[in-house]
Amino acid sequence: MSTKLTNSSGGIVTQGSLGQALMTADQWLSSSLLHLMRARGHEDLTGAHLAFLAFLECGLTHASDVARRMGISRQAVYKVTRDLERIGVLRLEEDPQDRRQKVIHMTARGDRVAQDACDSLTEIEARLQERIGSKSLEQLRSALASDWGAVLAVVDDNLN
Amino acid sequence: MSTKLTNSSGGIVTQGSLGQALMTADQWLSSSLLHLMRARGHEDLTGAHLAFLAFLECGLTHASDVARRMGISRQAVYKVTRDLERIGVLRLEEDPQDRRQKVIHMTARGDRVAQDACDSLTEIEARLQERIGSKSLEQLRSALASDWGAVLAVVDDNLN
DNA sequence: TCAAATTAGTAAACTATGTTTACAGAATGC
DNA sequence: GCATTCTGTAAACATAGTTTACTAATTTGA
Repeated sequence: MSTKLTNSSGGIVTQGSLGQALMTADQWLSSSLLHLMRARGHEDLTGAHLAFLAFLECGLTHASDVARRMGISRQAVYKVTRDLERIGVLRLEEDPQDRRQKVIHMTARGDRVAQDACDSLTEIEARLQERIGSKSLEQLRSALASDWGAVLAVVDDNLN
Repeated sequence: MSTKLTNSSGGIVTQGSLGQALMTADQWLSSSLLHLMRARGHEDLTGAHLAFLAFLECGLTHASDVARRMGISRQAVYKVTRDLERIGVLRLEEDPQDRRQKVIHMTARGDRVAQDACDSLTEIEARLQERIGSKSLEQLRSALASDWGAVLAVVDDNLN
């Protein structure tokens, strides 16, 4: 594999390694989480399931809220919701406050999934720290603590 | 939309906002780039095309190298390569050194695409800096400068 | 040196994950 | 009250990737 980094035509990476690195980092974290969850017996969970659950654990209880936070359609979120209901991770109940909506509740298995995901992420971050160092990890964490929701909203307004 | 962040069952986000934030940041950057490129007239380019081109601009000239760097199958990369050849962004030539391989060359349009992508990323990073501040942007850049390729390799060895 | 193993490209079937379009019922804003 | 906007739902479609399978070229090693 070539490791040459110079570039004859002044290309994307010259200033763009940010996007490339974000993509690689995201992919690394997602696939590591999936592998560790499968090793813990959750072989029926997919990447989309885990991404959804991460946003659920923000305290969101309605599918449409999750969809907005994730920046994808509520139809896509609802496919995942139905999946997770079918394999017994969550349960949908009528919302007495708003009869259009359904409230998402975790089942007993759902709580185990959340705990295992939490443990897996701890393991992943430890491994990441070994590789990139605690300083880089802390910088990454603090830089990413920004309000990306607001950034996304601006994109939607100005670029779409 | 709820903004509650506490979590009754000690869920994923407690330590896991890293993954969630990485996902959101990556998504934000990718979709912004796609929108800006389309605004510049490249309406036939997809997200997969741009991701591929970003890795190409590292100096890689062979599809299989790109596949390894991206962490996806060479079949997936080859679909993108054929696409980009068809719409006149690049050109494949026989490699005299190794007759199994083909060397990827940029066309005139390919060079324009690379330049427009470069300009778009400059614009995106400026907008990002307005939102998260120059300090966070620099932290992000330096933390992500780590050797993710090596991190990925470790994952493949230990988790697969 | 020559057979075995590996690697590049190719192709097709399949899978995962999302969008778009469309609709009905419930809630909201004048 | 009535138009608008939201909810969930469903189906058709798009996109991006994997898996399996094959041929040809190169590399490895006994």
